[in-house]
Amino acid sequence: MDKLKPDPSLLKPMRMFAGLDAAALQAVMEHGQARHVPKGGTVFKQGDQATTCHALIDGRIKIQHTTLDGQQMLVQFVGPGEMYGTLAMFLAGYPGDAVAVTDSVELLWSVDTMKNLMLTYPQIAMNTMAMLGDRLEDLQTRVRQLSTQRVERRVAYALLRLAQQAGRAVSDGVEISFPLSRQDLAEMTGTTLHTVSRILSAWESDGLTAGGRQQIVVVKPDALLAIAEDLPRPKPC
Amino acid sequence: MDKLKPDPSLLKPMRMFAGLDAAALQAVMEHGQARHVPKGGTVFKQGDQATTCHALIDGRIKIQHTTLDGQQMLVQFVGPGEMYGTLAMFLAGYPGDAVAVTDSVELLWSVDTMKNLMLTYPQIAMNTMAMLGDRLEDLQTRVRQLSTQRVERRVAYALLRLAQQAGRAVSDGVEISFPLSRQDLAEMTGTTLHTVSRILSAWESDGLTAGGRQQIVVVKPDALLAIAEDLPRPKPC
DNA sequence: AAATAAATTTGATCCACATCAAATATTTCA
DNA sequence: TGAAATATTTGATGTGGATCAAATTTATTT
Repeated sequence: MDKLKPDPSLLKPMRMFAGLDAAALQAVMEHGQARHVPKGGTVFKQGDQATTCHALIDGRIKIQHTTLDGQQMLVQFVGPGEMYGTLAMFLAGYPGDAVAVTDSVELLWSVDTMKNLMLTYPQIAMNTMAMLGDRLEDLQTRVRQLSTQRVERRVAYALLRLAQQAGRAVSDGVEISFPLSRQDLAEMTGTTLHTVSRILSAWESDGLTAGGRQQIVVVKPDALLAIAEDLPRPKPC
Repeated sequence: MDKLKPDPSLLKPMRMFAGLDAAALQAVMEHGQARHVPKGGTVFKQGDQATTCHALIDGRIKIQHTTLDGQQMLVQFVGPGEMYGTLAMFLAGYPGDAVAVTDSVELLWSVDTMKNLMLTYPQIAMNTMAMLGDRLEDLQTRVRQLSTQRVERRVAYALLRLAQQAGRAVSDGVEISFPLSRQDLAEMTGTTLHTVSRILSAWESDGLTAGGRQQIVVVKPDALLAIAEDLPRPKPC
């Protein structure tokens, strides 16, 4: 976890810092630190006192909750340019674990620092609220799906979403660009790895998807979309 | 929907305006309007351009989403002192319908006004983020429950939560203080009114609950808590 | 008070998916 | 390279709860 040289231009494309002038970005950058997180490394742990908030520069982080009875739930995959651990600023502790699924580089700030930055530059707070709003919408979609839709549809939706967030074009379709297990997909969609495996097997024999160990290629997005129906709308802004 | 005389002291106990001085509260109040909403009245509708945000003074409002295929989902019951329609400030439109389940009195502000207030008094933005954070936690709990728990447990949890938020002590227990149908409970917990009815019947014959049409009394909270297990933690602050 | 509408209860049936149980790949490590 | 660990696939079985279908109770309207 080495320190790296921070560069204010990194913040420019981030939604949380949209609309800030160069001086403000400079101030934000000066208060943050950059560091490297190796694959498998833990950024923060569920329940710990929240002392930091984070922006991902490169790599992929997964946020995972564990219930009292040991059930795992995969809350989100964080990609470059996205913030994480922000929510914890306003709660007692981190609501989940943050683990790097690939080698990653992040910026981090102390919670106090970020709160002060928000008070100094209220635009950061406004941007953060918009981000929290989107996450609320996502979760509401998830609740709705769990309440009313069958597993196959939920898995199709999750996969399409991953493809558009972290897809890489390959010869036969779009590949999820980081290691993704059947177990991960199960935890994202509220089912078991067995059911996910069966679904993917069926899709594979119909030519909708391909893949191997911890790796999935979406071959026919349209067909998946037809299954998902409840379409992942392209996010504005 | 008559206009009522606004009184800044109404804002004092509200979380959104915590930590503001008298002058700030005065300013907030001056920009808002009070009005009465009759039982069954609609405050805003899903999909409409979001132009207002709201605080409930008295009564009870339910927020309900309708899916494309007509499925209903009950997102939350709003009680006195709580804000609603706040999220819409940061989204394209209102994510759901807001309907009064009892005669209600609310304050409302235009979105632009509230955004300006937030920029002027960043503490409002900080408070709002904390509230959004709590709602995110709630939704994550709901997703976790839908993913991993049986219906009976989810219904027990929902009922206990309603009892602590809107319970009124009666001779034989704690009564939910507003009309609540089996259908409502079903939409809150991702099941059908039939299943909720069966569960309540079973509880009633075991003496855990009592109730009638659109009305439920929790007779043995401890027994329900044992069923819910995944305990609703009393919210701090 | 009778007629209509809305909410609730209860029974019977069915199936999507969890669970139980192994076998088979694939990767990592000694 | 062989052994151990980790992922994945696939089969067999059971069940929680949805769905279909009425009957019953309670509230509202005329």
